[in-house]
Amino acid sequence: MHFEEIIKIIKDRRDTLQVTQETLAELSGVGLRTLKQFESGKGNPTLLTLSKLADVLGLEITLQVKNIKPFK
Amino acid sequence: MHFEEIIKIIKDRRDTLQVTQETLAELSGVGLRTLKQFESGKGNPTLLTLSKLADVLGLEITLQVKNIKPFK
DNA sequence: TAAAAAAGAGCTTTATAATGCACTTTGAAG
DNA sequence: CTTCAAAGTGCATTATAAAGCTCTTTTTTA
Repeated sequence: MHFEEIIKIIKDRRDTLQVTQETLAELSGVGLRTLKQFESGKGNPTLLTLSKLADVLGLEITLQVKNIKPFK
Repeated sequence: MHFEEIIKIIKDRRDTLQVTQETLAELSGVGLRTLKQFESGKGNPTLLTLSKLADVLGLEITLQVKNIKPFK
């Protein structure tokens, strides 16, 4: 999952929950400026920042082996 | 997936592939100091740093809705 | 379309991630 | 034990994420 996809997931999820950037910033403890920067594709958030956002949005960050082993 | 779990996945995967921190640092373009700090639980890597490591290790970062909706 | 709300951007400061270097500690193999 | 490789730490520097404030742009809605 690439950067842009991660951003999209966050934005889509926020839209689904009908939460504004401002509200999400408050609920997550992440600065509004930081959230805006991230969602507009200009950021490189720390794992902590991302997980704060994910927590509030009911999202989970996972790391998994990317082995799409095809059958012969 | 919490911080410690993410660290564990990285370390385990590196062990499985039998790659040293030094080699992983070189292959991923992440500084050795940064990797050491992260693996020893002292870091808060940026998403870019984490994804560089994940790429080399064949791991994928994903964000998914954490809705473990139980049946009644 | 006008007004209001939400999102994005410029500028600045502060905190800290990223990095390299040298040194210490740990662990495994002999 | 002793050696050697790998992992971890202290210290310092540089780059940049986080943050707030203000203003502009875009989107929504009345």
